[in-house]
Amino acid sequence: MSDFNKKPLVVLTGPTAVGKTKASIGLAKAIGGEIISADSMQIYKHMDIGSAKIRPEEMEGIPHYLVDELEPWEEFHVVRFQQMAKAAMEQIYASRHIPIVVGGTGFYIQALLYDIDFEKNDGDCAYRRELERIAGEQGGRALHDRLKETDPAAAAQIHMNNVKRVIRALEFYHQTGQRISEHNERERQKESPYRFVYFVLNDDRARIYERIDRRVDQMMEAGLVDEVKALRNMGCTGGMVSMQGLGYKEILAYLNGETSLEEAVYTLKRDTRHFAKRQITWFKREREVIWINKGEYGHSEEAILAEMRRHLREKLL
RNA sequence: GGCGCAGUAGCCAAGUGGUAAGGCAUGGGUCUGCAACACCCUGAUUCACCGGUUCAAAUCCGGUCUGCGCCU
Repeated sequence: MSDFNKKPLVVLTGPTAVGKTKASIGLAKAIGGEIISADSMQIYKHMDIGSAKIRPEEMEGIPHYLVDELEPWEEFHVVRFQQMAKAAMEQIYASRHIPIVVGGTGFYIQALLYDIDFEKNDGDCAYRRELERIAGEQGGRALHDRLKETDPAAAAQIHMNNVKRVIRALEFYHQTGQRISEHNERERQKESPYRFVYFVLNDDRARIYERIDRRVDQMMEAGLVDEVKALRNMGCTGGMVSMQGLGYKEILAYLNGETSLEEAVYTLKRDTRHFAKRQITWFKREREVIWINKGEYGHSEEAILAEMRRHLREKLL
């Protein structure tokens, strides 16, 4: 990362409910940064409570991008994130500020940081639907066997029960004529086009879990049920990407009479804990990350900020 | 005090003579266009305890302890 021709980029992530939002403001103020949200749910309007979205008054004047930009019925996915985030970065660089990517969606961060190429993938849902039909009728094994023929390496990496990924691999081959395993291998070699510092804010597992439980309770008090009711009245249904978010999925199930409210809250807490665990697993595999374990700084915001600034001085400025 | 029922992993739980299902939680992991998604792996040398019967016991018998219910 000694290439000073590269543009600077700061990443601040960590499992859900560690305190990213709070820390991000301090960081942005300290280095003259502007924030790009890397969060698959905060992008949506009308989804404030369940997505734990930052409130305008908490922003303290720091510009935020990719928050409240889409309607809940719009599609959002990595590629779209990548496009929007890049556009936001252009703007931030133009004002001679430093972009700070803040959020818990590791995949999105990776896509942006390494500028992963996802290849074109437009239209032609017919083939995809065909694959889904086969999966439904004959099971995942049939698709997986098919993948073995066209891309054995991918078949070896993807479990046959993971129908979603098997379909994508087949679709990729169908559309591009290339094997996705080879494409991924190539993309994996990429070096980041940015001069970046990648912070992972973390805490003891037990502490994170406690915070999650407490936060869910607070969401309920803040009116999560009403928020979801409003969304439902706007025509939002379980099939939408936005309604698959934690807090929306469960409350929607309750509103549809599929579960009791008690069950919904229990499931929401549990699944959020699972999510935090998966996030941590993801960050463990990322290269060149700087772990900031809150416990090592006595959970002091000032100490944590000082530590982050130390790294930034060393690697960025 | 008497009678009855129960005691299997952190929790729920199957198993009633042939060598401990399953679910949840927990922990670990995969991930390159739905990623707050999807998916994978993960535990009992042991069934409250002690003794007995039997080739063989979580399962049968006796006792002890604990919990629950009923009775006096």
